[in-house]
Amino acid sequence: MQQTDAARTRLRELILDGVYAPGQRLTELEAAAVLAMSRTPVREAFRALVADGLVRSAGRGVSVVELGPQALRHAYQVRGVLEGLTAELAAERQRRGEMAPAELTALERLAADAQEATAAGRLAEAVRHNRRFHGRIATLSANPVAAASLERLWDQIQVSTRRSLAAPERPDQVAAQHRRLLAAIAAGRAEEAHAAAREHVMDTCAAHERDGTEEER
Amino acid sequence: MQQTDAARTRLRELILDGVYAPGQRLTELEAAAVLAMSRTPVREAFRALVADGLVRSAGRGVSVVELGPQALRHAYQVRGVLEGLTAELAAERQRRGEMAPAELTALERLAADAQEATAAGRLAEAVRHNRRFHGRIATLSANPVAAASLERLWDQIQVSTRRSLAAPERPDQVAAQHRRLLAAIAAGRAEEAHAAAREHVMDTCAAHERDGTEEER
DNA sequence: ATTGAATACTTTGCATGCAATGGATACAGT
DNA sequence: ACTGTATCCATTGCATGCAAAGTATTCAAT
Repeated sequence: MQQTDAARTRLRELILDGVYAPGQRLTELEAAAVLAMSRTPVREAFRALVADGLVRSAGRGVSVVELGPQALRHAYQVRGVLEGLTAELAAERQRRGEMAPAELTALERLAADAQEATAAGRLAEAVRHNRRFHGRIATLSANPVAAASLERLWDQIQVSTRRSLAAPERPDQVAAQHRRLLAAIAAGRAEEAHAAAREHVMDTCAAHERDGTEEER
Repeated sequence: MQQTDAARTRLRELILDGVYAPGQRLTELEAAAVLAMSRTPVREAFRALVADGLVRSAGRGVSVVELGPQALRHAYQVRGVLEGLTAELAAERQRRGEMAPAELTALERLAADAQEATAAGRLAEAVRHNRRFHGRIATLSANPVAAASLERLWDQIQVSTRRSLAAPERPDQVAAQHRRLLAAIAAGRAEEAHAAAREHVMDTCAAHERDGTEEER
């Protein structure tokens, strides 16, 4: 693999895993030392990460993004309509019989896995499964533009909500919303799928906002 | 201005203006010669343009994006929900009285300008005014995430629909849809604004698809 | 002690050199 | 003539050097 891609991938992992916390600053020299390469590929990786919305150019060097409460809400609003679109398109494909039955059962399994991990308290795993579930719907929408946009948003949101991983006890609500979404897609009800997805996302946003408020007390 | 930013801006203009046609390939050396700078800033500009979705990395060098009919439809679908969101948020702000009256009148003027330029056959000008109109709504939504995403999409769509600038005679329909959207925002009817914006975008998409089909005959 | 300025240093932006990759071309063999 | 191969060339990826910009530190003066 090219060094630039390696740097981009590795730094992305470090940021998403919270090794580099939101707000933390990085310099080219520092990152180059850590990654054992020269400044050139690091430099390009920095630019790419800025484009990905994971870091911001902060005068000298770069700092991990730290979405404030309102920026986070903006990201969730966009995510809401995008997931509404992907769910709608997936349901539409199902209605037209363009979707293989296996794809639908795979989706159901992902939802079950997510619910199980959540119930068992395996938070990190639950987050991964959850993202896979939503990601699969994006794939099933057969709209790569929407899927790519969502990837970016998920990354950004994950960085800024990492601390609130100590999830509230709303797994039942999440599971119910997932089931409603799933049922709408399986039945080919595009409009309902759209609404279910968007409302689910906005609910998640509201839950995070409550967390944030509580933290500040 | 930094050379990298200069290169990025200049190349973006050249692509959006159609000087570099969709599909055209560019090499670092070539662009560096045209822009009278070394390969380093050009290289970074290329990466940025790839992230902007204006060019794709094509093995050796880079080529101007050329969205196929279905990719274009995907872009329009995403644009549809995003403009639905911005219109909805703008209407919501209006309903809450968070919007200055001057902002609304400015918006109306932009719509009138666009309609006038279209009627007079000043195509390039009409496109500019049109984009400003939609862009203003995005600004009024007060959601920078959505606004930034839309900027990218507009760029991509503009590149790939440049040839079909010889617009069909649907200016009346466009004007009517703009008025409906405007009225919904002015009245603070969020849901209707959302629907009006999304339907307007999808109509534009359908119109372009008809153009494309006709061209192929 | 605090403020001001001057100096030194850290860090980035850009250019250039070098090695490696990938593709095109030419040549030979069947 | 066509295919396979080998060679050559264009172009990119990465490293390093140098200059500029901005920041911190230190020293002096009030």
